[in-house]
Amino acid sequence: MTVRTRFAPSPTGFLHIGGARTALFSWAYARRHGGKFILRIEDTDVARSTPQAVQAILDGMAWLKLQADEGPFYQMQRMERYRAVIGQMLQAGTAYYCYTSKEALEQLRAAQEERKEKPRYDGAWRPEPGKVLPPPPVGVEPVVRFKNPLSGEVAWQDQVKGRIAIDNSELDDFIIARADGTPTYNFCVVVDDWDMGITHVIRGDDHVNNTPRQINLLQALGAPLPLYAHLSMILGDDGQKLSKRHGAVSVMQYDEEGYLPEAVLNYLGRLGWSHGDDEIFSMEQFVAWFDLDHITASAAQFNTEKLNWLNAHYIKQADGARLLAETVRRLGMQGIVTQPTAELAQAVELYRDRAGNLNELATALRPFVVEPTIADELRAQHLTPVALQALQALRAALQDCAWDAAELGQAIKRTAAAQGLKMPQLAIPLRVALLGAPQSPSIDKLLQAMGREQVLARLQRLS
RNA sequence: GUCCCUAUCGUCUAGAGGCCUAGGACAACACCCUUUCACGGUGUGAACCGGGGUUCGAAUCCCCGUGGGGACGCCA
Repeated sequence: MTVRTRFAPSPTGFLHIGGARTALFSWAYARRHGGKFILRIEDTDVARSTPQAVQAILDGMAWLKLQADEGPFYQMQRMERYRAVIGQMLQAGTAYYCYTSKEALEQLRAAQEERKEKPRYDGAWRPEPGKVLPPPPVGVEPVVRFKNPLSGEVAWQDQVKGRIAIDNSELDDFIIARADGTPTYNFCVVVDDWDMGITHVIRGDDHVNNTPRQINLLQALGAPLPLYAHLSMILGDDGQKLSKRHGAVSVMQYDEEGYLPEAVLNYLGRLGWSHGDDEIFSMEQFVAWFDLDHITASAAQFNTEKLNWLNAHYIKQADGARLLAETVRRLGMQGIVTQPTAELAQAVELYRDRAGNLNELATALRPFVVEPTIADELRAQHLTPVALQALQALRAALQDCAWDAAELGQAIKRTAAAQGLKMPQLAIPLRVALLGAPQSPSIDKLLQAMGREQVLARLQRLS
């Protein structure tokens, strides 16, 4: 049996971190078993679905390089198929028309809640042998309800949570088609998973409660049952539930914030899944190791600090040309138009080990591209008359110094000694003069990367 | 309210009855490296939710509490 998994987001917003992890796990499982990963857009909620959201999801998947083998399929394009199946069910008696109005339903629910009961449909229009149904009211378009079994239990072996069983008495006859004829979520999922031959349903555990309904439907249809794996949710950094107005952000925002996709992927792969003590792994390794047995059953709190650590790691590892391109692009976003020069490439190498993210890297590299402004405070503190005099002496010494880190280091040392200064007394003002900041990588390498022309010009401008 | 899921350091987790004096990682702290700041290295502190069972033996199995989460839509 070929493994077939799917990711089935509804396009009502961006692809957020929880969705991304679900997609990653589904993708990896299919890859691991030489199967197929299918992307399906669940857009039957016409009022809330937007083409922008579809695009946002596609963009997020592309950024993470989670390639679908089939799809994207759109449920709105499968209406005919859904209608046909509903027709069959009506015919077979596994579904029926219900004329209870929305308003009546709301009253029913309110009354049940009043009595501290579980709100559910009362089965008024459910046909039973010997039962006399009321005459259909005129002018009311009926909904179609699934005739759920009344007794017994529906159970499955969840691949992450173990056996889960729910009594059919807890379930009611849910609506599979609205009054306007459009099918609803639980029904579409079932038909799609069946038609698309899905073998493993890997999804968020907010769907655990839908599973028994879907299994009953599948059985009514005579369809094979897939295996289910329900992933627990991801909580925000503060332990609170992620929601649109609290902490939930698009995966694309991680790009904007300077994260490398491989860092996000590695972080997500390790969040709620483990492979012994392994923390850092490539997608190749992840695919080779990934299994359902080591998925955590409980909710996991997102930890930005750890993501940052991974991001820093991947920045250290990244290809230099790629980092240079990212730096240029991000400087552009900061309003600084520049080119990927050899000097900038050198500077990238000098700074990559100290950057937590790509935006920090770009920001640190700004002084290599545009003249920094030196804050008055720093100027007063570091560019004292003594320091300025030493810097001019250094400028003279640098005039015809070979432009190489070792030589430059010697020149700085000699100048400091000649001026009766300790190294930091010259090096710190020099940093301030060149970068507008008192900290930097080693000063000799800094000079080398910045280039003779720029260094001398900046020193000259001080006087 | 009813049903379902869940519970190991602050956080992510290892742990499938003896290998656990509970391991790793992030974060924290200390020290080392260093002309600064980082990086890096070394080290320290830090956890089995509570109560009952089962067993020679329980972080691991069972039950009951408690905490956390989810569901109960003509949303997905």
